[in-house]
Amino acid sequence: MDNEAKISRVKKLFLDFLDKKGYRKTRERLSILEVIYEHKKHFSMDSLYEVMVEKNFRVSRATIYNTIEVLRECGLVRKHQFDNQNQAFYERNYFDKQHDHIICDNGEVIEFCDPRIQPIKDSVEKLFNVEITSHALYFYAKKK
Amino acid sequence: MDNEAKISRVKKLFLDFLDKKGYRKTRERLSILEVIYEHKKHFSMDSLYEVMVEKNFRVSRATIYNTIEVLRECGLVRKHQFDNQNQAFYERNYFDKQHDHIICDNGEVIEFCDPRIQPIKDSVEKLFNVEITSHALYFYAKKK
DNA sequence: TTCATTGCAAAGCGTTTGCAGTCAC
DNA sequence: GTGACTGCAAACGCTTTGCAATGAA
Repeated sequence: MDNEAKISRVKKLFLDFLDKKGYRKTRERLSILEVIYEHKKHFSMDSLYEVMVEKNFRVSRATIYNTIEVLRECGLVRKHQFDNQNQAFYERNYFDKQHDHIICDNGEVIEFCDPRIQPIKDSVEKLFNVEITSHALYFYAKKK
Repeated sequence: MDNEAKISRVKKLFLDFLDKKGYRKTRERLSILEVIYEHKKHFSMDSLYEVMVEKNFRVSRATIYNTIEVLRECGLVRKHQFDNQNQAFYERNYFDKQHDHIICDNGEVIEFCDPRIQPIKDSVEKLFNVEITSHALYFYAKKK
């Protein structure tokens, strides 16, 4: 699937979600989705705002905050808060298989996948009688 | 080991650390450590400050923030930032074996241990040639 | 037309900082 | 005595909010 196809698939997904929830399909929401899926895999609110301005999409910060919450609700965006920085870190969450993060001392963030997390999740669900909706595994590390 | 003994052991550990680093051993630092190890396993900056006041330890917020950083450096306190709340969550980190957290939709935080995380950590260290200094695994969950 | 959504600017709130006074060493 | 540490209050920075204007349905 090429990038064009991916974007239109994500847009459809988002539009359907907005429909289902009775939320409105606004130009602002769609343009934010577009920027995230075309230009910003990883972002802070500020870096996203800057790209929006750069690409001549006029959207206020308030709307970005609002839309990101809708995108999280829809599962298209994930939020992370590392213990060594004060601003939230976001990333798109579709077409990228479930993965976790290594946070390096130099600020670099590396992604990795490990299937051995799934059985841990399953055990925890059974043991504590909960339904896990998402997880995050962070390794804080020094580069050698 | 009774609680008395634990506290004096932690104090010794902290004092040695301060010594080694050339930091000063102040009443404020010791009283914060004491409150954490006697009264507050889990806390936010605010809830810790409140207990300090309650117990008649007069310490400013600025000093609490400063001291918590020293305690983290020393490994006696861990910091967490969950993706669904804006204030940091702290916990003491000694005498409690390495554990992770389930963050429930009702705000409750459950601890669990799973030895299967260790081999994942080992693989990641080898695969990415990094030295992992700490990790955090969060399961966000609904209670059934 | 209606009311959810937007943009703006102000407010909120957890955290950090500057600085004079204090106290560990 | 020296300078690291503390307390206070002000500043900071990310995020949220109030409200009038806009535009999706």
